[in-house]
Amino acid sequence: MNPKKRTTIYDIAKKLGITPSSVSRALNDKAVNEKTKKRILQAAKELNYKKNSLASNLRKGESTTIGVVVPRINQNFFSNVISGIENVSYKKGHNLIICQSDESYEKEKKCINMLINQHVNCIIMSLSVDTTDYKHLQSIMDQNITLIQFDRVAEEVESLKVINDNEQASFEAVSHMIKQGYKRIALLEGPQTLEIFRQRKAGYLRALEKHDIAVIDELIRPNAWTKELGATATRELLSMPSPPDAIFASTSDFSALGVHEVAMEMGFKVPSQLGICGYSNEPFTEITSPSITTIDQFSFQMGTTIAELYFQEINKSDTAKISKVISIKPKLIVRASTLKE
Amino acid sequence: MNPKKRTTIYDIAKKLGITPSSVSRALNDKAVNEKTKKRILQAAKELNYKKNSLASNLRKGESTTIGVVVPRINQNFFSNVISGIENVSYKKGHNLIICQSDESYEKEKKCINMLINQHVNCIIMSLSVDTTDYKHLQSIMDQNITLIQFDRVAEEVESLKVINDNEQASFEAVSHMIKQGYKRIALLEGPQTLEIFRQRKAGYLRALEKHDIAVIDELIRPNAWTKELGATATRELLSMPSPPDAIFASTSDFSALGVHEVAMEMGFKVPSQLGICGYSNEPFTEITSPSITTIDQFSFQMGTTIAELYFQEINKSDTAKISKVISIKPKLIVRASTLKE
DNA sequence: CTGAAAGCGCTTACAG
DNA sequence: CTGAAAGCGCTTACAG
Repeated sequence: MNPKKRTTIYDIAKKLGITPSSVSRALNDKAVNEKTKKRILQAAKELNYKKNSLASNLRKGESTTIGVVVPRINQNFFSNVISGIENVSYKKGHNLIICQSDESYEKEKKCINMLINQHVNCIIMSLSVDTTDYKHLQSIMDQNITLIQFDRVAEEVESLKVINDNEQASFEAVSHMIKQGYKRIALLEGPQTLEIFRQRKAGYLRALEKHDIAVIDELIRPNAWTKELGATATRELLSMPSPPDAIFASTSDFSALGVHEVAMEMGFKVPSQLGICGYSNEPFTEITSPSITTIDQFSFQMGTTIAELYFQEINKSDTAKISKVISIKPKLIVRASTLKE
Repeated sequence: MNPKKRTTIYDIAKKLGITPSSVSRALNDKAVNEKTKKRILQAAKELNYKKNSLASNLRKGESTTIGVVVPRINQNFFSNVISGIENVSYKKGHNLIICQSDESYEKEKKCINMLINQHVNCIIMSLSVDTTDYKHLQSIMDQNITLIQFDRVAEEVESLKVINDNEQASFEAVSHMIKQGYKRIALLEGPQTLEIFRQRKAGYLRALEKHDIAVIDELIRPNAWTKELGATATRELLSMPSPPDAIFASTSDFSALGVHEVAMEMGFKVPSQLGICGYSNEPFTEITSPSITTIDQFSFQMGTTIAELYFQEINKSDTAKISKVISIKPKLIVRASTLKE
């Protein structure tokens, strides 16, 4: 036996003096004589046969592969979503090809091309911050590949979507801070190219309006979405003649961590002098002192929801495939950093 | 044009009145008349042609896919390694199929089978805690697939390996604690089925021996490798008549976090009454108060090293493919939790 | 239930 | 440089 060659159904057929057709049928549980079926399975085991999915998928014109494109694999939110997707797709015998865009539009396009070439059945993705043009998303659907956008979605692209209700979550977070007695609440906002950050800002504005609090432009800081940028913005805010008495780091808990550190450094007491609220419920928010109020996005469940949505849609006829949006309600996790009273 | 069918090289050939062979050559940058090449590329673009990698790989008998199996995707160490692998393999035009074993031997076996069926060129893996039999690793190599083990490796399986020097890192961590004046250092150990945990224990023992400190069996606690198990073990240890004055959570920072919490709860002052050292340099260790001493494993670099190793080996002839081990020296990160002096 | 044959979409020796 | 043909490993209508 040539060690370089894998066993094929031909090898099994030859060994047993039957045709490859029968071997294929036996291996795929189609109607075959019970006795020969047993012999085939036995021989397959002996010859250490492994199916070649490339050939099988090519012939069948389908595949059991799902592509995933996220900005960063090693970010808690995304790796949790991926873990959730894997959990479901594994049970259905589907594989996951995973790419990261590194927040780059160019890389995102290339990843998608790779996935299309690999003939994936579905592409699950969350946009890079750099992406403002959505032709590449359209091209996915042009190839008859199911597109599921999640979290950072392009609203105008009609596809399946699984999102959080960011506006409502922000509204609740800011309302909570107002009820705690905070009066000058600053907002650290994310790049407004992304819908999610626009929504979070909208929730902030709605909460202020509802409680008759005037919007102060200087308290709204753009692009403060990393720990470093959050820290810089906080340093500026806390140096103002009348600094804010609370900061809502709407972009991420990393940004909130930057706020936390600068507050300590500048001697602002949290929560009495400064309230802090983050976003995402990263594990570390529970550990800081004081612990940080944040918003849980149910990332793992988001992953399982996405995968389940896909497996539901896959069985439908084309006409039934409509644009569908599942919105998951995030949960405000109140911790010490905003408990002023 | 049938919207269900993708464009193939036949479609392009027919449109231009040439043969598929030429189209294939043009697309793959083989020798073709410059003028027709241009026409082909133009037509490919117009028809929105996407290569079918399944067919191409099947024909060529190779693939550009790498399989990865880790215990958990959503664990900082592993997602960093994966991110590192992706970073390199993307540049080489290789795809990553990622599976998680969920610390289960059975799932690990199934994942590997899936990957073999998918005809991956290489399998990169870190063992589940449940795995004590290594036949499935052998079967990878039987199919002529390159196997690279990392971190949690089966020593006896001869394959490429990328590991940390766990013994040395533990030795240094414990030596550091001894020099800080800690005299009764407890060890929280991980499941001894895994080589890495045996090595970490060995490093602990060597440090004690070198400094003429007697080993006290009651201070060595098995299977304390999650936050909860770490907490339970700590509660027991700190309730002893003569409790330890330091705890080395050799399994993970999560375990160290359990130690930290119980110490606070039971009123032990860290680091003066109790020193704490973890393992892995999870982001949160910097944030706790006091911050936790730990060991950085250079996870992202581990990923890039693994991928680079693969791309080096892939070009070698079979005879040159030898079992090769790359050991990365982890780094002790000293923080407040062990600075007794 | 089983065999013979065609074909999925591509690539590559072989001629010319 | 280009065409005709075979084949990668599988599956599936079509006969029987």
